Amino acid sequence: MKTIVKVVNGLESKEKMIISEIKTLIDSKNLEPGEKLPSERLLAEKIGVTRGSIRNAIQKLESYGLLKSMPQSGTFISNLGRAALNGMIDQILNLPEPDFKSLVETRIFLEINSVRFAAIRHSAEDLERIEQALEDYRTKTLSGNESVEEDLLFHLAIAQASHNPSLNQLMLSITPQIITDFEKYHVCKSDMALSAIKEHEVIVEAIRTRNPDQAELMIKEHFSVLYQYCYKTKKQIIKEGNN
Amino acid sequence: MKTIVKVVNGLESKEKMIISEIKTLIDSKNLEPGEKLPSERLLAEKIGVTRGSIRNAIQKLESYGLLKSMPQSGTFISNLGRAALNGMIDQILNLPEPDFKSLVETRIFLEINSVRFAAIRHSAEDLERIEQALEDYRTKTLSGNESVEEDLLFHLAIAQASHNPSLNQLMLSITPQIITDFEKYHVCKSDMALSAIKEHEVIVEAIRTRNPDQAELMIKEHFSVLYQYCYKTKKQIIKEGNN
DNA sequence: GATGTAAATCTGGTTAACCAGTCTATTCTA
DNA sequence: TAGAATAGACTGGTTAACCAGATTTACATC
Repeated sequence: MKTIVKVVNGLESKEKMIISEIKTLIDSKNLEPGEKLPSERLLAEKIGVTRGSIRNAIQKLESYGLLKSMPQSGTFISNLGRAALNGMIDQILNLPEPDFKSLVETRIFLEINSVRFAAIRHSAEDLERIEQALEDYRTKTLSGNESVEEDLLFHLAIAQASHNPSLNQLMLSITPQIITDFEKYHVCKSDMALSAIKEHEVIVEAIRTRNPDQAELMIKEHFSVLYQYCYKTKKQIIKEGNN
Repeated sequence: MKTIVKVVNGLESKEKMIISEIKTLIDSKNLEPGEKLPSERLLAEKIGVTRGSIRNAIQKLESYGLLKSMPQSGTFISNLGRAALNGMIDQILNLPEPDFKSLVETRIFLEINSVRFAAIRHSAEDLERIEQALEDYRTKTLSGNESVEEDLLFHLAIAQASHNPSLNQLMLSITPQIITDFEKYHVCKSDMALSAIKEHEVIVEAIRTRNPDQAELMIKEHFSVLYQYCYKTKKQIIKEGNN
């Protein structure tokens, strides 16, 4: 027999259920910030699932900073109070699956900030890496090959030059997913590759001259197709939001 | 005997080593996108660690969309080519630990976009939630209590109203960590709570009247203290970046 | 030789026993 | 009675055996 498990925003339904149970348990026991959660074994028994499932759920909540497991001691509730905890868990459980459009939209403003910070803060070494990435992209494109990878690496080099590790990490998590979806959605036409070289060049120039405003403008230009792609659907979302 | 394991940006040194080994293995075997990785058991033996460690490393790479494990079948390399794969793994391994300032800086532009989208797209239900969050914050503050939690929930309500699940998720991951660090760094003075109510009110007003520009202005105003906090250090980073 | 089939092997995922510290309750001592 | 010592239960983490399904292999059949 084959059991199909639905996976939404990285949470399968079982995990959701467990997280929800943990939440009600924290509520019913009036556990305060810093207090200890019941042991994994106890939770497993009480909720009626295996200990492994409990561990997964705890790990998920830990990744949001809501819990903290201490080896050989216990799992503790973070400093956030119960109100924040409840609110956050509710939002996590109800978070819709990130769709392609929201990813693209998010990527755009991440890129904008990325390139701005890069223009302001890049080191000589950063610039060298960016120019190398541009060169790789150029040669690959001019030789008529696919250059999606080199494009990705170019943008990631800029993110690295932003000297904002947090932003850099967000770019690293979001961009690859978009890239792999690109072909599927046919957003990018192949004849755009040549003009994209020029666009990349002016972006690098803006970074080199430490002109964040110009850099922002050029990256917006570079993403104009994606931008329109978002905007087209934005109206629709507005309409939906109005009812 | 107690072995201390250094943890940097969520990757302990052992995990880093394993990821690095996997990378060189993919390189040396000339594995193409879509091809299958050697089995976990084989990797474990070859690298000389336990299978559990291998699983952790794979899971990490999976979270970045570089690998994809299929039950009872194998772990596959994503559609990204080897160049992108190598570049991304390098960046992941060298990613500096996100410091408080970079988190704050990132939060600010996440909030800016969040409030802009909320102003454009919020539903009646969203607005209701935001106003409720504001009310909770007001009563808690006016009664002289700590209201950090209610502040957090207010901002998360706005993120939810942005109707961008991707952005919403980033906000959920980044904000709590900042909140818990707040007291440590003494960024927020307690006498600001009262004026913060007013600031929250004008933000809500801008959202209600669907004025994204005004909303952005008001949220910037709201974060001006944090903004200065960032700016003060930005100069320093620029200087560092110039050498 | 091509093809369908069954058995053996190999896969990632799961489970339960085990481990090394931590915490607690009891006992022993001054 | 107060405090230190200790034994035992309890903690999250780790390991190795196990599972069910996928995949490959070998073989019988035509």
